[in-house]
Amino acid sequence: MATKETKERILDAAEQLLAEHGFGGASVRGIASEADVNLASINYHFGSKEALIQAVFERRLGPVNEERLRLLDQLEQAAGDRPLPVEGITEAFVQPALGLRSLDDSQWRVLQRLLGHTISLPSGKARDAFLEQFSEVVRRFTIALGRALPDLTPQEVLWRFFFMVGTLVQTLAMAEDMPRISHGLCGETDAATTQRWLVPFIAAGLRAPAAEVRLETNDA
Amino acid sequence: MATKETKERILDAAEQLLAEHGFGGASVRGIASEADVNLASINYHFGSKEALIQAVFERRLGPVNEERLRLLDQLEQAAGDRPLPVEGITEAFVQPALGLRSLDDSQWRVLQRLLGHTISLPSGKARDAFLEQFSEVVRRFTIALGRALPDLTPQEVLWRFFFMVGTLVQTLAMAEDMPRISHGLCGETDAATTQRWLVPFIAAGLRAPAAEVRLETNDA
DNA sequence: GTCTATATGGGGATAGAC
DNA sequence: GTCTATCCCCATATAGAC
Repeated sequence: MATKETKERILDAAEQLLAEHGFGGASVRGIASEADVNLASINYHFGSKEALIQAVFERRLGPVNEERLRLLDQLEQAAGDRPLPVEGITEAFVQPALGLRSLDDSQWRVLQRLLGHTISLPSGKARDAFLEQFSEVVRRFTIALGRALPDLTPQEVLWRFFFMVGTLVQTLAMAEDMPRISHGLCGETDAATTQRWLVPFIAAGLRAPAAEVRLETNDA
Repeated sequence: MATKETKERILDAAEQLLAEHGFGGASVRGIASEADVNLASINYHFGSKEALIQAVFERRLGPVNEERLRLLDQLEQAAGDRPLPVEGITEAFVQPALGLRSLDDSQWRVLQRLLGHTISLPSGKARDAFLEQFSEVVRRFTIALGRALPDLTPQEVLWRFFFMVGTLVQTLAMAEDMPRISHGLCGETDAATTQRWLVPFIAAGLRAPAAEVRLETNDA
């Protein structure tokens, strides 16, 4: 570990502190200390805090999004011209975020928390880059969902895709608080268990009947 | 507006800047400037930044949670001894967060964004207070859900409750980015529309069949 | 590429007059 | 209760020797 390249050590430390404290709470000083490198070398290698954050997110979320697309490709090849199964689409989206094959247990916990903090990324280049990187995933998955759910309007497909994103991201973000909020009933969970609970919920939500246009049916 | 009590003006300004920039991005100085009060008076009235944040969350989330419990009470009185309808439980949870009756349009947008930022609250008294305030809602809603979904284990009921929380919160947090990510297909939406899309998704997810315990059915 | 030292600014909080 | 002025710490970022 001490023999890693400096840049990689910085990225590891930044990732960990970012996951732990969020963007505002993680300081470049703390990252330098954790990585056991000099403060100045961070700016030498990355130029600014924001660029460092961006590099952290790209290093992990890039592979996550690539894996999502790869799994979707697999499904499409297996399905030929038929619509994809909704569970399959859901798993292809969820599973890469719960733990890439190449990461060990402690690493995927960090990745989980990091993903949970994407939402609090302040406006700026890092956020722009993150959204840009995500847009291809949005495009491909909404197309697949639209074919699998032909009764929905394109707009509702998009909303439901974002509901899937939301369920996943917030679950990751809340993971550490769940034992406490639930008074211990929900304890520590591994990626496989999380996926086993999560996928049926999302898939059923995606398959829900189209929303009706209600004209003031709610009285007192 | 200029005649409001100082404390209330501070809370309004803090709420707005917190919704906009999150906890780390909103400074006490900025809040004082926005509220047009002296910097020192904020510490005079609230004691610290963290206490101010806590007051902001309590002022809005207190009524949101009370309204949730009130709607749940209504449902239970109407249902007698029968389990509550899942859609009803969902609406009772979602609707207060999308806009209290007493708030106007601009205020509920602020409230939405504020709720979206709850997840990035750093550890501390404010977060503790927020979680504490939420725990009664967790308790009541999981009991109601457990009765409405008798096939699920208590643990899975709790997970699904948190999935509902996650879907809602993340939708609120993403609302401002959705037009952009969707290239305009998802535009600005009011509370009623958001609720109309959201409730069928969540309710269907809650009603999904219980997760099966899978023993390695996933090969390559 | 890596260090020390420092520039520069912003932050939260407070003392003490009014 | 409200102001001015200030303390003090922490942040990001950089200059310049090695």
